Amino acid sequence: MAKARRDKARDDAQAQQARKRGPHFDFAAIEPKWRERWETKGTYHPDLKRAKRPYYNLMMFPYPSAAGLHIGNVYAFIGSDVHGRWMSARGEDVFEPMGFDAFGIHSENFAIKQGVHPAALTAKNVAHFRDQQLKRIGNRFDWSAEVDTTDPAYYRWTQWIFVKLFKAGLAERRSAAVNWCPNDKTVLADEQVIDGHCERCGALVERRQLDQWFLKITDYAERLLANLDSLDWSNRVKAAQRNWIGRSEGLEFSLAVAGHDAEVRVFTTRPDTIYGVTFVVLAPDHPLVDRITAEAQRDAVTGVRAAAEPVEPDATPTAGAFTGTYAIHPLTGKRVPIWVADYVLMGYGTGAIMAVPAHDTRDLAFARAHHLGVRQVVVPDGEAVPADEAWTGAGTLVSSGEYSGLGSDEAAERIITRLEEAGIGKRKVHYHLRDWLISRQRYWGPPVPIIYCPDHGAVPVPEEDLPVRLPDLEDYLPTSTGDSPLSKIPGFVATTCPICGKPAGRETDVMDNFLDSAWYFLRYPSSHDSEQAWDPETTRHWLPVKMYIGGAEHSVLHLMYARFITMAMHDLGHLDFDEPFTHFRAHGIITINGDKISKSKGNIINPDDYLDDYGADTLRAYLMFMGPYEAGGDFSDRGIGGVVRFMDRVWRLCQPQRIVTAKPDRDARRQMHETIGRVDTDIGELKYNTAIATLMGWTNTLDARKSVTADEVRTLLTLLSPFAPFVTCELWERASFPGMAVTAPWPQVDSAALARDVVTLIVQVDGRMRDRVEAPSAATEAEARAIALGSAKVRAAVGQRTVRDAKYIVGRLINLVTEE
RNA sequence: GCCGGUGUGGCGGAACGGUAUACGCGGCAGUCUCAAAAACUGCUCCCUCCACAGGGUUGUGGGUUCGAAUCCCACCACCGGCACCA
Repeated sequence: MAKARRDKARDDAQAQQARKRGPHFDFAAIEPKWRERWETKGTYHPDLKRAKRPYYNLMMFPYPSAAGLHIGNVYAFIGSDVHGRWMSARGEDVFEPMGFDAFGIHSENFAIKQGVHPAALTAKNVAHFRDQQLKRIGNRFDWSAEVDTTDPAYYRWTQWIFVKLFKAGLAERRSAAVNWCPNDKTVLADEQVIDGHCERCGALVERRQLDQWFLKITDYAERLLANLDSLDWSNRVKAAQRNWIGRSEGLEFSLAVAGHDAEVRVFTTRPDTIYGVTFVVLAPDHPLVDRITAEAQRDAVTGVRAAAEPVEPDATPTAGAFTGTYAIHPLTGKRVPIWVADYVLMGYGTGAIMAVPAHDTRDLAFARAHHLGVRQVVVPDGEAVPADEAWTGAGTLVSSGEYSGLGSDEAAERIITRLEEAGIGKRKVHYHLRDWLISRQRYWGPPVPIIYCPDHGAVPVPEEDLPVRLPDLEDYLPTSTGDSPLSKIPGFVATTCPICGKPAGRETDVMDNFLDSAWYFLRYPSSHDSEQAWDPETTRHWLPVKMYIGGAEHSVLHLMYARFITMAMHDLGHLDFDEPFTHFRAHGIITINGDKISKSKGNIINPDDYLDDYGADTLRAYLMFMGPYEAGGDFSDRGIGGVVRFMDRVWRLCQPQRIVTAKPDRDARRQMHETIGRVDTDIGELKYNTAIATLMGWTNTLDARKSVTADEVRTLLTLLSPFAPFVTCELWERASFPGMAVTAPWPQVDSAALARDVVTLIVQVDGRMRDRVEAPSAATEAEARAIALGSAKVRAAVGQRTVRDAKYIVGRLINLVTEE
């Protein structure tokens, strides 16, 4: 028994060791050596003024949490860095900066929990991120450009942007409902409210009416939407932005209210169904409700209003009451009842709708619940009329007066025109996008730079007086009144009006963290101590950003805000482009055994452990090998072992004593050039997994030989250097190649030779098989070349048809050859 | 409901309309070793078969094509975004 237990213990220890086995070479010595050398040489510091081929490679800067960088951040950054290194090898002057998004409610909440001042906590976290983690992962960061959003030299310009927007009428103060957590006694950002409950304590969030600052992003709704077409961004992100902006085109028109000197204005996207209107619905808080509700109906209507608070999105729309009043249909002149119901929202459109139960599922449900009329006016073309459901598609109009018999589109056009001519309606576009609420009644953010003067109202702080510094408070806890903690500091609040000099009070709210990150990419390339937010010349040189890589979770917030700020700054003459990122790619998500990584699941992966055990190169290569970069992948300790073996194999293969100067034979040459071609294409498409797989395959072949040529080693190390910068540099040096692997030019495919080889192959096969294949035409050399290269250019030159013929022949020949 | 995406071995995943399952993990066998670890070599989609060989297989059902994981149509499942949005 004791022996069995001992054996078991030994096996476990061995299994443990096996799992943790890193590469055989001494990565712990190699990494600091090259890190230092790159730093000394300024390898990753492009000349921002004079670079000839500026390539701005941006990744989303992290929020420096106390937990440290997690594996998801590392995955994002490394993938972006591989792209940057590849572009650099291709001759671009790559600028790859990094910084810290350190303001915000997350930092503040954590500081409160720990009882540490946010400033102290942030400083500590930033240092840890930068020095202990980010510098280890092997990215080509240019640390001289680092930004920290909590630095007054940075947020001075965040405030400056606000002032510019204010002066342009794009920032305004108005009363709005905010999320209030009664338990934490604090205002919450929208994104901290999960299904109506506080993200932190789970309490039901209340709505409070407070005066708030808004940025008028809705002024840009149309442009934010239209510009998407010209942006080379991940499709899913563009789709998410389109959804978020939510454009709908339709008709807005008025109906007279019978017996009252009033009109109901409604919005519809289906003017073609106007003859199907059987009632009109007002939102419970619609201003007309009080005026037109008949005395006898007052209690019922008030009841709807009271019950309207918690709206369940999936519930059938049934809560509602008749006002006792009728509207006049503008085309038929008939009376239709006006109802109040909570399925119509005041916040969208006009807060009132024309209800067409035959052609809208919600209207139909409501009509059934209250026994209201249903009138079908559109029949589907060719299909049977669905018995019990609303037909919400287009079709042919019936029972629609002079419009009967027309198609939906044409009828809609004519009806809109008629109501426009009658002066009671007009074509209208509505958006779901809302204005951006930036006020936060919190401490850890840049103060809103506004002074309230009894005579002059809200006055922006003069630009030369910026920044309005965030005072160093002892008591920075949120108050229970909904006022910012800054409001408790008389020395901060008390000031004078910039216009008249009379005593005045400062705004005490701070600005949303998303404003900090909406312009950081403009700051990186510019001198950080200059008297301007960004230097116009450098900005022209480097922006817009050539490639931006980050998480899809920022599809609608950060990416929309950054676009908005860029557009506004462009329109105000501060930038000469209006889109910040010409290319954006969303990376995938890392999972552990298929689960999302989360604190509650307890499956947090600390990258430090893997950097310690396996080294940066192996971790980088493994992360990139897990799956297509844009799809993400599943992290496992087992899987990393394969990459360890690969790195060891490369190490052994590239030892100087194994390198010979001989010329490689034709097959070896072809394989090398196929490898170059595939790795190049795959990296360009962010298919890092297949790029690495190709390198593994080639390495296996090379390793089966006694010796390798210098050309092959040089090529292998260069192709691998974006994934494994440290070890490739070390091997490069040991092989006595001039320069460094990470600065070596990217190998070129000898496409002519490659094509020649394939042509030879086809001719050989064709010669053997000619009598056995009924080929429609013979493959020419050019066609075969097209197949070999897969190049769009060559294809276009040769033409699709002949390429197809050529591929057919090749396919058949290959089949026959293998059948032999 | 609308929009975007994904479905391929035991697992992660490969396949510009042309040998499906590259590369890696895991598994099995072997070499080396007193033994193990490490490393290396071979095998490993499923079914029938001692073997030879044959048949089947890319979520489901159709279609286009000499040829379909790939293109088209319909559906199913899962993931993400939007949503009583008129």
